[in-house]
Amino acid sequence: MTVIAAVAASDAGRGPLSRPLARAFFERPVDELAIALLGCRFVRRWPEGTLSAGSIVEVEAYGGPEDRASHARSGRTARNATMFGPVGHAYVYRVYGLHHCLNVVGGEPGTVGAVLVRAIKPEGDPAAIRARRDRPDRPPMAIARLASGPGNVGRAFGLDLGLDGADLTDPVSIWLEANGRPPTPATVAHGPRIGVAYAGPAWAELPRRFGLRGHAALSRPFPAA
DNA sequence: CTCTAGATTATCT
DNA sequence: GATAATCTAGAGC
Repeated sequence: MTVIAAVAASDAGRGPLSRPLARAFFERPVDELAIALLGCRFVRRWPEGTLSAGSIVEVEAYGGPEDRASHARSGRTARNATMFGPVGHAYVYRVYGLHHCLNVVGGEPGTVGAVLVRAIKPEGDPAAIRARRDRPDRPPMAIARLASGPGNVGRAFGLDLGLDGADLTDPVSIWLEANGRPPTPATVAHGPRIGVAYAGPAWAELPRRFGLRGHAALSRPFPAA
């Protein structure tokens, strides 16, 4: 896909390792931002001060009011207000009454958009994540399954509505860092977004879901290319 | 392996 | 009052 190639062609906005991504990183078309976020590190500082982190392996791009699958489809409301704000912030919302999902607000100036983070591969010591995901009465989960799926990302990293609006360029509670080079086109898979049939075929079938091809932490496989 | 039901509540119609 | 960018356990093949 041409968008994937365009992102791979440059390191645009990627700074040195272990430093939060700069605001400018998020200021580009959401599809490009979605792809650029693959491989980036998500870091969580727990209230007690310890850190957990992982690399993003699956995302979905959502647009503004024109996108019938987007939370912005009916304009600005109390819930989606963060989507209409500055780029580089976290839009956290609750779905199905129980799961919290993480989005990265982004897009070109004057547009509305966000990238849903669907899966993260934990890096480093996963103990803090396991404490929230593993069950005492069951064997430990594979690391790749701990934050596989948008609801599991929220559970694994302890996300809630209190983090809605958090600045992802500020290393306080949750933030993003570069983590190596952007993925190459051959390593990026794409397909329709998940769970948006209500938007109708024209919007539901757009290839706005992206992931690292064949990665064990994907929430589900991508359609064969 | 696939399929289905049930959980649970803020938000919008 | 209905819906939702989901997950899990349990039943059936």
